Amino acid sequence: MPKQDYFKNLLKANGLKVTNQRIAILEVLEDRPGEHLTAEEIYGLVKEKYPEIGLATVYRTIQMLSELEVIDKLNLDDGFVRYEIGNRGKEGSHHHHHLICLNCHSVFTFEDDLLEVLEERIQNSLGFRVVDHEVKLYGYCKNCSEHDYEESR
Amino acid sequence: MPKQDYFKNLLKANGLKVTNQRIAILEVLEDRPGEHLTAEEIYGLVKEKYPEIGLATVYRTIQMLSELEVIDKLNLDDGFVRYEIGNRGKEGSHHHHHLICLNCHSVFTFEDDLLEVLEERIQNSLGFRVVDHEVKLYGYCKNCSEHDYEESR
DNA sequence: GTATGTGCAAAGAATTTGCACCCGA
DNA sequence: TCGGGTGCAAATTCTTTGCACATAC
Repeated sequence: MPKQDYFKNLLKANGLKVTNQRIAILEVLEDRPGEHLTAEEIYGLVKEKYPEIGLATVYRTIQMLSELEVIDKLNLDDGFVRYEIGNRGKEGSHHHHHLICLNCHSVFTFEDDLLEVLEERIQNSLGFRVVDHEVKLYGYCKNCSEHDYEESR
Repeated sequence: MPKQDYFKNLLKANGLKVTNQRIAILEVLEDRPGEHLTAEEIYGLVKEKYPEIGLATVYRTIQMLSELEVIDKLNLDDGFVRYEIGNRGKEGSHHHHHLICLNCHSVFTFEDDLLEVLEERIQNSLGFRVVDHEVKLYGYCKNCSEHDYEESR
């Protein structure tokens, strides 16, 4: 398990301790790449393997994971902050964009480096140096566009 | 005041009443284009002209304004939902993008239609029809890039 | 052994809601 | 008149925090 070793080293490098709770939370997130989990959802899933865990530990750990850039924060404007495992260190660490269906509320991801052109323009015209971005595109997914989108209103 | 008439007609067209509170809230937002106000900030500003207003009315009104697409919702991940007056009905109703400085936390806006190319690609490759988007670019503004960015950490 | 981490419960903070009264159409 | 709108306070909901105990190193 290379990712876990990476994580353990990352913890040690930052003077943090490797605990069962932290490993359990990481495992839950690792098992669900591409999913966008809320703290409560992560809590529920971790409880299956580690029933004694507290919700506060989950909050504290995901905050730490986010600061260490192991996971990405995501806000779908439904009142929950969501998290997904990142792919730092792997091949092209392209940030993906999120496509959110306004009808069925499913979330798709889309990789594209068009943003780099935009970021260069901004650098040149405004002197603003972009280091990260979040792109959310709202619309109707293929399925909902084809069938009417009247169902889940 | 053309925008206010538009708003009054919009209310009537939706079977909603024109109240002093609603007008006062709209005026506050109209007076501050380009600003990103929280509910609490709007509340404070409206109170100057209309001291009896309640916070709940502000929440109810901005929610309504958002649904009527008179204002845009914006989340800068600081724990507050923010709102700004939109420019529907006016010339090119280009959505602008937000540039967020990670050092001084100022927010700049940037207009660009590069996203339309991206949206077309998505339409063609995934069949996902995009109707709206939100783009946030994080980085360091010109001023903070030039001087070190150590101040407001 | 000691500083860091954890679980619990309580506190906080943003937003929503119930309800009696008010007011625009 | 009368149904929608408002103000207030209470309720909800997500998240953070204080503290005593537990545990990694």
